[in-house]
Amino acid sequence: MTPKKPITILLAEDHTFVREGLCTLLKSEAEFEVIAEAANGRKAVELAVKHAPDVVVMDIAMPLLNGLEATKQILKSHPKTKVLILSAHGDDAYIFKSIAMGASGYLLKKTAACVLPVAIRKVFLGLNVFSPEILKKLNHRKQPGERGKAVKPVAIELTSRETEVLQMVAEGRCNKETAAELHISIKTVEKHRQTLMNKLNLHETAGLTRYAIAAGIIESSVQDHHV
Amino acid sequence: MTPKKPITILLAEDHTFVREGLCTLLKSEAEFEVIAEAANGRKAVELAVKHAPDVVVMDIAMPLLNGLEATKQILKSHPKTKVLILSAHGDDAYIFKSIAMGASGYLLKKTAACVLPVAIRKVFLGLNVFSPEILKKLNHRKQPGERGKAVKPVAIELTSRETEVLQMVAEGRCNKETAAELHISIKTVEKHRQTLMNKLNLHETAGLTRYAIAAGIIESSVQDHHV
DNA sequence: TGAAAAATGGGTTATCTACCCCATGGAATG
DNA sequence: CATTCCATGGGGTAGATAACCCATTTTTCA
Repeated sequence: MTPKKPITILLAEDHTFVREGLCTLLKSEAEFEVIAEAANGRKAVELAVKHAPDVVVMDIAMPLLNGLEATKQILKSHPKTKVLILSAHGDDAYIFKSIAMGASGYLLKKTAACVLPVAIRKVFLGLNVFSPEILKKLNHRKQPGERGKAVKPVAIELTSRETEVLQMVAEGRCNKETAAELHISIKTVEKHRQTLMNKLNLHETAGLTRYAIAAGIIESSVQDHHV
Repeated sequence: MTPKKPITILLAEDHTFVREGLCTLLKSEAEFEVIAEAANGRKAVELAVKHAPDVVVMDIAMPLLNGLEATKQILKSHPKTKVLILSAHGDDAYIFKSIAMGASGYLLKKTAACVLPVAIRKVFLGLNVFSPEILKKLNHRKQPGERGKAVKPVAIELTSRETEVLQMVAEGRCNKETAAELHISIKTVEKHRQTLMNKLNLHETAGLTRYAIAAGIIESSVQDHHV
């Protein structure tokens, strides 16, 4: 059908179910050729170096070596390879790290699969692609003064005071308690809380608590201080 | 091709990518008919009740209502429906809860996709299916001397409704939202929230969120619904 | 069948949260 | 030495929460 040389693809995704689903999807289009599959990050690097695919479709959460680190290593030896991140999570930290590592795109798994072929073609041509939800976040960040230079790849850095307050929030302390504990005004605690929410793009206590647990700042099994 | 009536299937999986991959996979076999798809647990219950599929392929980690609770509710109104759990995690708690809820099988996402059609046929015929890793765990448990009585795990028993409300709280939804979602009054949501706090000896949202994560009702990495 | 548990929902109140506004001083960094 | 970032804190408001009170209906189960 297509006389053109196909776009060669490496699929890196640890869930076999998902990987095979994607493979089936891609095989239905003649212009794609899945030349290798990897179930962990280390294998992904090895196969990418060996086969030099045009595009790597990469999951982030993988055993042995995560997708971000794998991306970095692949691009180091094959800068022309395009990496398209495919992640279940839209955490800002992941997104910015992916961009910092040199990924050409970031799709959420909840995005419709039909965009994948289009996305692969785009990154192959040197364009960047992002899920609508991600684009919204990125634009949200593009404050005036940040010109063309693309998105600032800031990993979300919390200041030490912010981290302290975050921990207190996640431990269930109200602002008054936290203020007393840190010997500062409630207003300052509120301010830190707001800054945290802005930085993390969250809007309620539950989100902060989940983030604190995911970031390892507290464990989900901490005792309720009130008990 | 096949003159037999096809096995009707409901796919419940929040990651569109994965869901569509599974759908493609199943559609390639004529004896299956995917009659509905759900991107969250509540929708899964609604569609299962409406269409009465032969088999529900159910992810556990889903927004609004997790797959375990959804399984319970579906089997309550349609006991003849078979539920096949498809989960990324092989935690004991998930597996045992799935069995307790009446699921007919439990496959890990890292298991090869080719077993899915076979598994669906089996559960449709009334057999149970489990990934090899799971079977190993189940056999491992069968200790001598553990007769009927077993060790009561002192688990605090939450009712079905309480679990639902807990999930919504931990996902960061306010009472008004939860009330709208469950079609009940805010007062009832508050009541469940109070009961939860009393049962769990907690006194704030953060505590409920931590508990929900520790109990595996949600994951710490869930998306903020507000984004 | 009859008691217990679950689910429903109305009222009230003090407190807390999320979101804005504003400002100041000090440390850091170019 | 100017700018930026951090930490500090004050005012205000709409809305949400935690805590009690009370009740009815349905479901479950012994």
